[in-house]
Amino acid sequence: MAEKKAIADALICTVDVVLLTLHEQQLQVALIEREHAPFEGALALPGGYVRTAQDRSTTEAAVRVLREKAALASPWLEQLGSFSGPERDPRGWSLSVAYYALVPAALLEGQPGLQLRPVARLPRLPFDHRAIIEAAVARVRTKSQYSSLPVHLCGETFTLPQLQAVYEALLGEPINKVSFRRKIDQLGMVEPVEGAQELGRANRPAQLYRLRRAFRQKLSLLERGLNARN
Amino acid sequence: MAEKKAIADALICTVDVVLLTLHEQQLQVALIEREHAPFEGALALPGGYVRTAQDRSTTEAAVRVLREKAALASPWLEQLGSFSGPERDPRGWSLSVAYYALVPAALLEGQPGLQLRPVARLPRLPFDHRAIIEAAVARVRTKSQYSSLPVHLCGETFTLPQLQAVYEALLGEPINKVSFRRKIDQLGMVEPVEGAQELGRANRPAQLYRLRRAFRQKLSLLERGLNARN
DNA sequence: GAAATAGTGTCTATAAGACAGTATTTT
DNA sequence: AAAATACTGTCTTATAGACACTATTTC
Repeated sequence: MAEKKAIADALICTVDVVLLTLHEQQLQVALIEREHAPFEGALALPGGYVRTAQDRSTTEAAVRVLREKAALASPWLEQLGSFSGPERDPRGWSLSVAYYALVPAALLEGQPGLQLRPVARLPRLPFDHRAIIEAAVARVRTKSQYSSLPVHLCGETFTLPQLQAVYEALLGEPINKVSFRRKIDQLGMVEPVEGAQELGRANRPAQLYRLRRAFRQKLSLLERGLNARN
Repeated sequence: MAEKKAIADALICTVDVVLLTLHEQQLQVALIEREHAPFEGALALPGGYVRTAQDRSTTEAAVRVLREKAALASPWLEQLGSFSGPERDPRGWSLSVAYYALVPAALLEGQPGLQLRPVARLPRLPFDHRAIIEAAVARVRTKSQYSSLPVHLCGETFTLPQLQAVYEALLGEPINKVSFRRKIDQLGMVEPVEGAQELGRANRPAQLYRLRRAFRQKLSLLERGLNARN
């Protein structure tokens, strides 16, 4: 017993990253033109082979992909799940571990290789990239209902009205202002930047906030969720 | 450009299933003795190689593992995530796609190969199986707060007091009976079995319920969660 | 000071939880 | 009829949402 049979079937193993941002009040996904076959030249998710000599996990492979293809250092990054099968890649039976990343739109500007597309109107995509993006969007929307996840779409500092607009764009419906502020307060994820306000507009300036250190790497969760509606 | 380099690094690709059930009011995981090296004879999660000739996805591989190793046909099964790295398996860089399954305890009885262990007191386990189980348990507990997931730990029919006890065992705290029934009503996942009651005990018999057809394959979700406490 | 939006106080509506009552079985 | 637990009605408390008022800026 325990003979050494064929140790494992050959199988293509990749990572793909659904890089999401908020641009023009819409959730958008960053796509790049593929440099190699198959589907050379087509718009697709940034991705690549897992390199066992280099990557100490698929998460590290995803971090590497983001660094190499989108020049991003440490955005919010979480595993979404695996997508596998004999048909999804013309090269053969393949498995892709998909991740999603959230970044402020400003970090993607001036990167000619990256093309933003609204997730509500996706172009034709190779492999099962459409299904992967849709799964990522569903995950992000669900998590936005009861967590601090959306702050990772904001920049270093932001106002509460801006943060509320981000939540509203993700949830697709208006949120009651008073309730929203009570929830943000409960989440305890942000702190005011003392003396910093967003000036320059013809109205009362808004207080600037930033994400607390403790929430850079982890999420804050609500027991009851943000019950949208106004 | 697009030269055919080494198409992909060799890499061990497996699936592991965290098979959970409720036994003696405790969440327990089913482990089996490994038949082959490495860790031959040790208790571990049921798992196996992804067989590209046979399995049309990693989900199908997990279904096959459950059938072959636990004689289970179609329990609740969901992907948990992937676990990967050079160190987790002594054979080399490996990736395991982990799944979790929920079954009524009755389906596991009389299977000498399966050993139940409370997730609160796990034995020493090979690979990163402890971390995988802990991730599965965390996922199941979180989902139990706002979904119909726990019904899959009940048998074909069950009473509301039984279902409440399942939720309480998972959440680890008592739930208000009136609120619980209101929530179950909102979820709309169960229907009474006409004329069927659980008799035989020295008290008023409880109405038997069953999961509605529409919820066999999908979950019902609450907007506000089951806010435990009594 | 008019316009515009930020931020807050407070009332109302809805949902959760406590409690106690009635219901129905076995012994 | 006593014991036990199922089920339900209803009051109380907590949370969410509506609304309006004050605050602070630019023009």
